Order: sequence, then C-alpha cells, then structure tokens
Amino acid sequence: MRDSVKLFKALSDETRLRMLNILLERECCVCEVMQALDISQTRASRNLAALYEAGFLKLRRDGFWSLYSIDMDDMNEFVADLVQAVTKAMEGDKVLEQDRERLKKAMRVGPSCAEKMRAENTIV
Amino acid sequence: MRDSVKLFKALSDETRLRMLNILLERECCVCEVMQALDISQTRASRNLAALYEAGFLKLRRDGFWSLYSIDMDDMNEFVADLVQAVTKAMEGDKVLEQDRERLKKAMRVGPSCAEKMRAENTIV
DNA sequence: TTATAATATGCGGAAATGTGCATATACAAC
DNA sequence: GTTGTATATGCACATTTCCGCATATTATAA
Repeated sequence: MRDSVKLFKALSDETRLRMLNILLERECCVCEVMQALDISQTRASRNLAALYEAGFLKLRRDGFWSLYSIDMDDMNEFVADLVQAVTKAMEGDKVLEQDRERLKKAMRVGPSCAEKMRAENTIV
Repeated sequence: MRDSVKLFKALSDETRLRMLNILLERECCVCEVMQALDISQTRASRNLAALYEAGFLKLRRDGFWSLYSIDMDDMNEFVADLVQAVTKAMEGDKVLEQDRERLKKAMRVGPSCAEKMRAENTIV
C-alpha cells in the first residue's frame, strides 16, 4: 500500500503529468523537457527524478545527457495500468497539446541555451 | 488535467486507500469507518469528505447518519478505472485485510462509543 | 590539468496537507 | 422549546511539497 501511495503522489502534480505526456511521444533529455514544458532546469530535473524514483521512467546516460523514457514493456503491471489510465484521461487537453507541439521544435541545445531562449520568449 | 491531479491527490494517502478498501465491501457510516480503520472522528470525516469531493464516493443521509459508498456504475469512467487499478494493487495487503476483519465487527454505535472503545482498546 | 557544459542537489522560504481539539451544525426524541 | 447524538468544520500546529538560487557532480574537450 505504501508503494501505491508513492505512485499516486508521483501523479499528483501537473508538471509530472505533462512530463508523462511528452515522454509518451519519445525519449527526452532534461533540456528538451525544459523546452517542451517551458520550465526551469531545477524544476525539470527534480520532477523527472520523482517520476523515475516512483518507477514510471527509465534512465539512460549518453555523455553528459540524461535521457528519460517510458518503457511500457519493462514496467510493473500496476504502473502500466496507471499510465494507461492517465493516457486516456489526457486526451483533448489544450496544455498537453501545446506541450507536444513545443516538443517537436525542442532540440538538445542544453539548459543554458534553453533558459536563455525562455527568458527571451523565443519559444512559443 | 486539473481534475486528474485532484483524483490522484485523493488517492495519495494511506488512510483514504484504506477507506476505499472497506467501502468496496459495503456502504458505511462515518463511525463504522472509524471502527474499521481504528482512527479518530475528525480524521474519518475529513478523509471521507476528500474522497467524496474528488468523486469517488456517494453520500446518502439517513437521520443523522452520513452513509458513504462506492457506486461503480454511477461514476466517471476514469474514476472507475482508477478504482479498478487500486483494487488490483490492494490484493494481499495485511493492513487492508485487518481493516476488513474489523469492519465485520463494526456497528452503528456512534463515534462517542467507538472513540471510547478505541481508547480502551476493546476492538482488535 | 583546466575549462566548459548538462544535470543533480543542499538550503531556504512559501504554500499545501493532515490531524487533534474544541465547537458548530443538523437531526431525533422528548 | 430542551436535550442528546452523529457529523462537519474553524483554528493551530507539525509535516510535507514545490521551487528558485547557488553550488556540486559528472562527463567532454582542449
């Protein structure tokens, strides 16, 4: 039951649901998540770590990039059920659609650049 | 998405998962929940209200008794999915089994009596 | 080694959450 | 009306959560 509570806590946050949404599209590094959701480096890193800790994400390192992804096949059954439920609930949400649009333009430019672009509001 | 977050928040608490567990057995008044989970009146009332607010429970009044229940048929589809997922995750949990055992002995004796019994540790 | 870049994390503050105590509310019985 | 009972709620306090800032860590490249 403790584990269930932990899983639900991980899903009890808008930022983290938005992260699942874009990671269902494809694997992302931290700075791509920053760009897609238009959030800070700290916020991206912390919330990705939370999802990872709970068991929703897989982590792969490539140089100094941390690549997070959702692997539905290599996942606890209950966790997979939850991801399915979330997927269904997310259909048609405006914010989530916008995030996916920004994800298309997101690149591995690194957080410093992403942060600058964010400050200048270059990304729409 | 806001609604999804609200639902997951409602499930992010051990007390509330235990409540769903016994309410899946049968409709209960607040004082029966107190007895089954061995918790205080405030705690029972507040957490039942939280589950109700989120959309998991139905409320029926009978005199001065508030009767809470889970109605899987008259429920948002996403909420029903979550209850299903929770049900599966709860199988075999010791605490939850114990709660169900206590529920069998629980009666509508009112919170004052239940509280006294709790203090005297009469209920096991 | 040194410099640089991507990510993680310690710390502090603001906000949210959970719960007990006391009390309010709503209803029943008289 | 008064009294008694089941439940809800205002308040205070402890704990947790979220996030920004600054800095640490880790890996690359020169």
